[in-house]
Parts: sequence; structure tokens; C-alpha cells
Amino acid sequence: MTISAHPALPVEIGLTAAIIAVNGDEPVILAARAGDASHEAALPSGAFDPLAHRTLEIGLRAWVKEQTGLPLGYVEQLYTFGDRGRHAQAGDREPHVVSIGSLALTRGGGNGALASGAAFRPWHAFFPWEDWRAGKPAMIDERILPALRVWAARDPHRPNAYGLSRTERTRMLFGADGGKFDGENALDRYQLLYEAGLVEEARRDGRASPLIAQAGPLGEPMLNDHRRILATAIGRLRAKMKYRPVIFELMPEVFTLTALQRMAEAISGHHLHKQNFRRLVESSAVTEPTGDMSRATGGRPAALFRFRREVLRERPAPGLRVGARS
Amino acid sequence: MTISAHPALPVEIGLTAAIIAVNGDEPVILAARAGDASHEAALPSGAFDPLAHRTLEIGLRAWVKEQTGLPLGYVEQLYTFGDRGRHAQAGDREPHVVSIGSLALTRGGGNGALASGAAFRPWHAFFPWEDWRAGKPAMIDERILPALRVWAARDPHRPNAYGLSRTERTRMLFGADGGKFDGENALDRYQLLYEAGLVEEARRDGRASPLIAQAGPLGEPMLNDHRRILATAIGRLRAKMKYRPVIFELMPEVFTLTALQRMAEAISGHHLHKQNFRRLVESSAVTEPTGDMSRATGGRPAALFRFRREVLRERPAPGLRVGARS
DNA sequence: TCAAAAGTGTTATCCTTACACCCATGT
DNA sequence: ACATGGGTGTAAGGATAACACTTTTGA
Repeated sequence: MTISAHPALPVEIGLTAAIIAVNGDEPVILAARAGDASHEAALPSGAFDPLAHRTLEIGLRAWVKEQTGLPLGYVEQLYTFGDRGRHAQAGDREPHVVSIGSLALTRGGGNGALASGAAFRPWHAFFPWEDWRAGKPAMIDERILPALRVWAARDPHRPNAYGLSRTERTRMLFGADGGKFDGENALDRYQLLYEAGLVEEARRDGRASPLIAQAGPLGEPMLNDHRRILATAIGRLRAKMKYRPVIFELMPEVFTLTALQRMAEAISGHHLHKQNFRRLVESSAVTEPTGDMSRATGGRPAALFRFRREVLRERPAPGLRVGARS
Repeated sequence: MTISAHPALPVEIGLTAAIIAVNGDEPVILAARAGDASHEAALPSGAFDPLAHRTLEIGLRAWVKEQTGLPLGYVEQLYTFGDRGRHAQAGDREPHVVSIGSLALTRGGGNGALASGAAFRPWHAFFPWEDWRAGKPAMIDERILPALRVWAARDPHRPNAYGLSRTERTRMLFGADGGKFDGENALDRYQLLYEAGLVEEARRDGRASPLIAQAGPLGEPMLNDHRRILATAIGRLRAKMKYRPVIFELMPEVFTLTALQRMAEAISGHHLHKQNFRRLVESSAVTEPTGDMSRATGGRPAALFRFRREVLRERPAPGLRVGARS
């Protein structure tokens, strides 16, 4: 027989979506404002109704369309969180919410007709340390690393679940002391800052460190665990771009190679080498020339390209394998 | 304010675990028997209680430990399914269940003291077409591809969500007509067979094809959507092995390189080239010699190795990047 | 003619894959 | 001696990363 431990226990299912677009060269995220006094930024979220919608993805699409009018292109489930950033307690009056985080991509990055106070905002407002396009952000060396070093020194050898100490995690995630900064680890970086008590959400959950005052605000906070979901979305998108042509879900139908490079840089968070990027695009055969030129770029006219859908049939994992600093 | 579409709607949260181990050279999965008349194989599953456990992972670990006595090592959340393989309908008497699938690894692959009828069973009993260690399984050419071709021919150009036709999906997933068979796509293969109505679960859900009679049984079915969860686990483990040292969660403390290769073959599902595998292990520095030799292997004694934990600090993505046929 | 952006050519290095042979033990 | 599995060396080809210069337009 099926092993089954506990009796049925009803819980509410929240669908929370990180809806990503690009506005010019800035990656943006659809955010609303919390209804409470904090007015914190919040990702759009709604409840899942299994009677109305057969699958979670169908439920999410219907819900976003209805509320914002936005047609979602690519949708991917990210992670299901059992806690919303605080401990559940016996006697809680609020219903328990399990939140299912999703990543969605859409082309409408301008703030056109959007519902009820929601707006697209640059994702780097929430994660300033993730933007290395103009070199390493000064706040890492000036504010984050000093605070993390003090935090690590308080218990330098305590291992986490993977056997890594605080010092080692600081080194590997933020690139201190010869470590590398890998964009795909956006979630781990945020979780490290949360654990160290350096982000506003930690203070709200009663886990603030005295260091938070010295480090100052590290990005704008969000409601509940929404910044954690956004960090998951950023990391996943950065990884996915390398083996799926998801980037074209954000591009217009036709585009120049420089525009494509700017988009890859916006997502990956670092600057890319022009020639190598072009060779990569060429060799991966994900685009084809339309034959037209654009002279709207302000220099020599640029050839226009479009996504070559046939790659989906030709190659098992088509994507732009942008390197750390190609 | 936060966009919020529907009123609270309580749903039951089911945690379903694909608990993987290895018995000799066989990858195995912990399976129980369904309590109903079908006696289908079932993955262990239980309900999540947010009052007792702060996170989903903590809940899962506690629950498995309590029921089976198994200590779980590596645990990873896979996917949350809103449907259990059938449509929810207004008036259903059963509570709606959202099932959260997880992958767990443990070393106890023998059938020691296990609870209530649960047993470790070879995963290839459920996915015989995934085992290419001795070459392409005959059933692919003899039974699967003929049936899929008939199914594809009935509507050869209908695109799925990614714009791929039935013919193209058959080619890309099962390696027909010059396509490649990529082990990581285990879930897509199962879903294709389900969609084509060729697996027992499709019949049960009222989606059987007449072709199911000719193709014959394609692997043993499981309760609800459990085979889908297992397929997800297999694909994820195969992918993860390449950039995380998860394989050592299944190995004993010390092992020979041949034993490690057998394990990599068991997971990836195909045969590996001996010299290249050894060079890969050497260059990735994930192991270190213990200095001892084993003469239990029945030929020349083999050097013994252990996992080198330090790689976790040294390299951002340590794993065994086994190729398609290295 | 000059600023601005597009576009190209070449080389060194590393990684992947493929190939075939020798070695140490137990029976 | 031979069967069994352990263990190695080398070379071709392709992918990656680093380098700096030429071309075409608008102002």
C-alpha cells in the first residue's frame, strides 16, 4: 500500500510570477505595491483554482491575462516554497500558503496599459550587486564584503548543508579572494545575504544583524519571499539562456546583432566581447538575416536578423553559450 | 497593491519522493504498492503539514525517516504538478491534491529493514527504453517507433507548444531517422508516449490509443502521476551529475574507478569509454586515492579512491561531464 | 573629415574524442 | 598459461578566448 503519513491538511496555493521583459537595455520585472502599510514592491500573485484550471501553468496564464492583459510567452515553473520567509506557528490566523514561483517572459517591457498600479521596474533596483556590465559594482567591495567578512569571522568554520563554511561561501558567491562571481548563483547570493541578516527581509523576519546598519540598504526589499523568487528567476534565466533560445522571447521579431548582444548582456549581467559573441551567434545558427538593413542605429547601418525556428529541430540544446567574459 | 485574483481555495499538498539508490549495477527506486484493487506500484508520498515543519524539505525528510527509517542524503525538489493525470471536475468528492515531486538519493539500495511492503526496484522496470548500456533496446525499433510513426502520421504537422510536430518530436526524443537519443529528456519521452496513448496510465485516464494493443506494455505503470515524477527524477539526476558531485551520494565511502564508472553508466543509461572516463575523473579532481588496493575485483587489484570534498570549494560546478558516448 | 557604430581575420590554447596496447593478480 | 579486470600514451579535431583593425554611414 501507499505509505501515507498525515491526514489531509488543506493549504492555500499561491501562484507568484516573476514576469520579465526588457525596456531598452534594462531588464525589467513587473511589480505591484503591497496593500499593507509597508507599500513594499510585490510580484503579481494569485490563488490556484484546480476546478477552473487543469494545470498550474494554465491557471497562471489565465490569471495574468485577466489581471494585466499581458500575453505571456515563455512560462517556466521555478520552485515551490513552503515558508514565506517566516515560521508558521500553531494558532496563526492567516491560512498557510505554499507559494509556487514561476518565471515568465514577455515582450511588453514599456509600461503600457497595465492594471492597478503595477509597473515594470528594473530588476537591478532589487539586485544592484548583480549588474557587472560596467565592471564590478562598487557596493560589493565597499559594503557587502566587509559586512560578510565580519559575519563569517563570528563563526568561520560552521558548515552549511553542503559542508561549506561562511568564509568559503562568501568567497565562492561574491568572488572575494580569488573566487569567481557566477551570475547563475543569484539565488545563493541572496540567501547568503539573508542568512547574514543584511537584507531588509531578514530584519522583518527577526533575523537582522547589527551589521545591517553599517552595510546600509542592499537593494530594495519585496513583500514576503518575493525577492527570493525573483532571485531564483534571474539565476534560472541566466542558466537557461545557454541551452534554450529563450532570449528571443524578449527580442522583437527582427533585430540587429548589437541589440541581441545588449540583451544577452542585460540578462547575464556582464559585458560580452563583440567578436566572440558574433561568432557564437553565427556558429550556433540561431538567427538568419532578413536581408534588410537598419539605419536607425546611428552609425554604419546594421544588418537585421530574425530567430531561426528550425534550430529547434536541428539541435538538441540550442542556445547562446555565453562564457563568463566572452 | 498586490494583484490577487481568486479567494483562498484550500488544496491538499502531497509530497511525493523518488528515492533513488543503486543495488550492484542497477539503479533502483523505492516503491510501495497502491492500496486499491490495481496494486500498482507507487512512490512513497505523504501530506505536508506546515505547522509541524517549516519547509517542504524538512517535512519530506521527517516523513521518510519516520516511515521507512531511511536517512536521506541529497534531496532536491523537482516539480509541482497541479493535476494528477486526470481532469479535476466540479463535484469531485476527493480533495484536490497538488503534488510536489522530489528527488532523493540514499546509499541503502539493498532491501534491508523497510516499512510495510515497500521495496527497492530497478528503475528500468518502469522505463525499459531508457537503458542503452548494452546498446539500443530492441523495443524501441520493434514496438515504440512503429506505434509512434502511426500516431504521428495521423496528424503529422500539428505543432506542440514549442512549434514541433509529432514527427519531429519522435525523431528528436527517440533518436529515429538520424536524431539523437539524449538521456536527459526522459520526461519528454514519457510524456510523448502518454500523449500518444501508448502507456497504461493513458488508458486509465481515458486517453488510450488503439495502438496500445499492438505496442504491448511499455514498462510497468505506476499510481496516479508517479511515473511522470520518476521520469522527471531520472532526467534531472542525469543532468545534475554533470555539474554537481551527486554521484557520490550513491557510492560507498571508498570505491574503485570501475565501480564509479558502473555507477555513472547506471545513471546516464549508456556505456562509457573506459580511458576517457578515467581521464575525466582525473582531470576533474573529484576523487583522491586512499592508498589502499582492493583485490576483491577478480583480476589485477584496483586502487581505491574516495570523494575529494575540497572540490566543492575549488570549482564552481564540480561534476562528471560524461558525454553522449565518451 | 570625423564621430559612431558595424563588421571582420588570425592565432594560441584547451578540451573532447578516438584509437590500441601493456600490467598485475587468482586459478 | 590464461582469464580477468586494471591501467596507460598519443594524436586529430573542434571549441574557446584573446588579440586589433577596416568599413560604412550621418552630421
